[in-house]
Order: sequence, then C-alpha cells, then structure tokens
Amino acid sequence: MDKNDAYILERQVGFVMRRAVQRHIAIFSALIPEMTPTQFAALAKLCELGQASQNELGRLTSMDVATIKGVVDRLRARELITSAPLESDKRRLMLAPTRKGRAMYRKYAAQAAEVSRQTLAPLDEGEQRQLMQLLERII
Amino acid sequence: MDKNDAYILERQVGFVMRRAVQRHIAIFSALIPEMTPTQFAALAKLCELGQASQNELGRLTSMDVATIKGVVDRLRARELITSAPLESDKRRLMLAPTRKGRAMYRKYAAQAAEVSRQTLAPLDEGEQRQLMQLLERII
DNA sequence: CATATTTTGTTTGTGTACAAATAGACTGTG
DNA sequence: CACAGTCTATTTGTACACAAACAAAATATG
Repeated sequence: MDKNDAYILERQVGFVMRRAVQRHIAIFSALIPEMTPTQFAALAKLCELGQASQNELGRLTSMDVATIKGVVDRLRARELITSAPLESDKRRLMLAPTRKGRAMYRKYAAQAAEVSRQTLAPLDEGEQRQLMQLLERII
Repeated sequence: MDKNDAYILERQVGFVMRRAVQRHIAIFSALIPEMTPTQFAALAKLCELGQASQNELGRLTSMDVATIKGVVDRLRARELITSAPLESDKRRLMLAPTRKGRAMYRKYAAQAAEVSRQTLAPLDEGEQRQLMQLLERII
C-alpha cells in the first residue's frame, strides 16, 4: 500500500465527528447535569409543538422508534411529559409537556444555547457559520 | 422570550453533528456490514501499531475503559485480535491483531476510505478540507 | 364491503458511551 | 522497606442507537 493511500484513522470524518460529539456531550452534561442532550432535544421540540405523537416526535428529533420510546419513558417517569392514547386514532400516543416539563425547558433553554456557544468557542463567528452550513449539507 | 433568542433545536451544533454521525454510520454499515465503525477503528489502530495495551488502544481511539473493553472482547471473540497479560507489568493487557485480523483490516481499509468519501460527497474538495479543519478545532 | 397495505407502537437483542466503585499491580517518597 | 498515590483493568448501572419481529389500528384498493 502506497504511503499516500494509507488509512489514517485520525483523518476520517467519522472519527473526528465522533470526537467532536464526545466533547459536545461533555460540555452539555457539565452545564446541564439534570438531563441528557437527547432528553432535552425531545422536551424542547415537544414544548415548541405543544403536543405531538411519539412517532412524530421521534421523526422530528431524529430518533428511531425504539430510541424515542426509551426517551419518552424516562421523561414521563420524571413527570416532564404526559402521554395518552388518541381517541380518534388509537394507534397513536399523544405526548404533551407537563407544567413541570415546560418549567424545566424554560429553565435550561439559555443554558442549552450556551452549550452550543462553548462547543463552537474555538472558532470565530464566520467559521461557526461555515461549520454549521457544511454540517447541514452532509446530513 | 424574544423571537431571536428562541432555542431552535435544528440550529444547535450538537443536534446537527448527531445527525451527521447518524448518516455516516449508515453509510459505514452499508459498505462494511461485517463490523462497526468503532470496531474497525480499534482494529485499524492496532494494525498500525502492531501491538498495544488495552488502555493505550482506548486512549488512541478515544474510547473510555469500559467501552474499549467491550470492543476488545468482541474483536477477540471473533479472533481478530489476541490479548495476553504483560509479563513485565501484570496490570497491562497487551493486544495484537491476529493474521485474520490483519487480513480483515487490509480487506476493508479501502472501503473505509470510501465511507469517508461518500460521507463528504455533498461537498467539493475545498469544502471537505474546510469541514475537517473546523471539526478538528472543536475537538 | 373485504382484505392488502401502511402506520404506530412495543419488545428483544446487540453495540457504543460514560460514571462510579472495586481490585490488583506498580511507583515514588520518606 | 513501607505505604501513599497512581495506573490498568473489571464490573455494574444507566442511556442512547438501530435492526428485526410482532400486534393492533387505520387506510387504500379492488
């Protein structure tokens, strides 16, 4: 194998992104130890929507059916959201934030934005915008 | 809350990176269904080094002690690597790829590079370089 | 209307990922 | 030498993440 063809782990996008996500999660849990990024994402989206079915919430937060179920179970166990089968479509489980859930969201929304700021802190504003745009294009 | 201050999930780095990683993993498992990105990373690094202790391999692949143990266990179960306590330091577990492990690495190294190419395919070469550089700076 | 298909949710199994507690082995310093 | 501190590995518990298989409900289509 030619030297230039060598597979260098540290130069693969997947590896670098995995490490960047690790750092991001570390920042998140330092600033918001009360919940995980995933749980906050689900709660935030549900607060934005007011209500949504479990499936719908999963799609909007990019979690598959098994994952969103676990996240919802944990949020419900902490009484941050409620769930009830929909009368008009008994397959669907309608979710809504509780008063406590909305309070939790309001309490941490600013902190969550700060997590993004700290994650991007090594870059200047232009670079931050650039990174976000490039990432959005490889989704 | 001001409209401009609104927390928009889709614009948070963490959320976008998580989705980008999801797409990357999907591409990886389509091209290399035989193993996970994590397992390949550990195998690749071990092949590059020739040998390493479990702890060392974990550090170099950014996996914590519990994670690297699981990955090593699975690679060993498939006879892709061997492990043996080091005589001169009985705490350490020295790992080395087997002939089969090295063959597996050689077989998939080109595919793994192709995974990176496909992940970055929506971007032109300059943008790909840019994205990698920006990601490396927020690690 | 009857049934084939799709949608929603659950369950099971495997694989990262990390925190915290534990145990055994090494190292440094008094 | 003794022993305090450090390093390596293991174990346990929790939380994503996804595939696959299943059941129940709704919808589409003949």
